[in-house]
Amino acid sequence: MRTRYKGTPKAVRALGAFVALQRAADSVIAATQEEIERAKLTPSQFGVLEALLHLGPLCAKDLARKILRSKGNLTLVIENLEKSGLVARTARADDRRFLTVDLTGKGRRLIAGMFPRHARLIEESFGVLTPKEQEELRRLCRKLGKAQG
Amino acid sequence: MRTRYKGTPKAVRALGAFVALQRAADSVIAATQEEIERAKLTPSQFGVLEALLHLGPLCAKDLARKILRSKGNLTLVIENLEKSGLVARTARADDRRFLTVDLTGKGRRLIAGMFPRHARLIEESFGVLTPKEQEELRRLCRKLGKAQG
DNA sequence: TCATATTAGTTTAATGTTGAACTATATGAT
DNA sequence: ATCATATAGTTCAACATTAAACTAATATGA
Repeated sequence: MRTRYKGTPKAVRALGAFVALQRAADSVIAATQEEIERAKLTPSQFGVLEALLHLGPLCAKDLARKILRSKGNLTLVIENLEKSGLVARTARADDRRFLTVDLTGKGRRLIAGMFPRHARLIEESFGVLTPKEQEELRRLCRKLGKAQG
Repeated sequence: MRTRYKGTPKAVRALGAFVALQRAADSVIAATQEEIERAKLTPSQFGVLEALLHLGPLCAKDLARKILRSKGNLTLVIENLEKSGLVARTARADDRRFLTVDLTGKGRRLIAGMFPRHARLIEESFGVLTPKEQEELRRLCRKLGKAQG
């Protein structure tokens, strides 16, 4: 079953690339799903922990931008992570509108323990591409992603 | 703000490509969002209508696979489209487990009317890439997507 | 033929997600 | 100082999504 679009060659080319792009992204995400479920985390929760591990403490708004979710959603995600004792929120002294979110010891241990396996799963997924192809894919995707919002 | 991962060069390469891939897919989807909202459709509903337009009548299971949602979700999506008078369900004569879903006249007019603009938005998004780059991106994504489930 | 397994679709409960209205804090111009 | 504006985060209601249990129809094969 193959999707076929009518239209100009330009449109066919763009749409074909778009469908492939979506499916590729989904298939890699699917490859990491099981691991995240096993840790009793939602994808959003995992995304927050991962961002904090690699970037250090962040405010809710930055986290929302990082994991591509709404601000309102982040309130809940952070709340649930806090209930699980994986992150802590502290008001920022210089501007009390901001809440700085950071990993607790428990949270850091969890995500740091998961990450190597997570990285390996993604590495395996991308293993069908040569290093050069991976770099080219990244370049093309960055060009595409940067052009919009 | 740039995400930086520690790890082997192989892991860094794969993770970098993965992040770029996700963001590229999201940014193109975002470019089409407004148009879909204006038509009072959810992304899933739009996906179903689009699939029916290009592929003809399909059963719920095939639609689920096409738009990457669960079977249970498709029950609701199709139900809502039926309520709006955009699709119709009919049991298949030879195997009554299957429900064939097809566009109504109204549904066909709606999606056929939307699609040119939709295609143009995607075409514009991909316009930052040359035709050759678009084809290369598609090739790489297909290779990546096909390798998994 | 009958039991078993398989498959398509539905139902249900739990949860995630969003946009919009809202609160609290900070900034800037006059 | 003060008023308007902007920004971070929260709340809320509506809705989407999923996994799992379920029903109905079909296929299989002893």
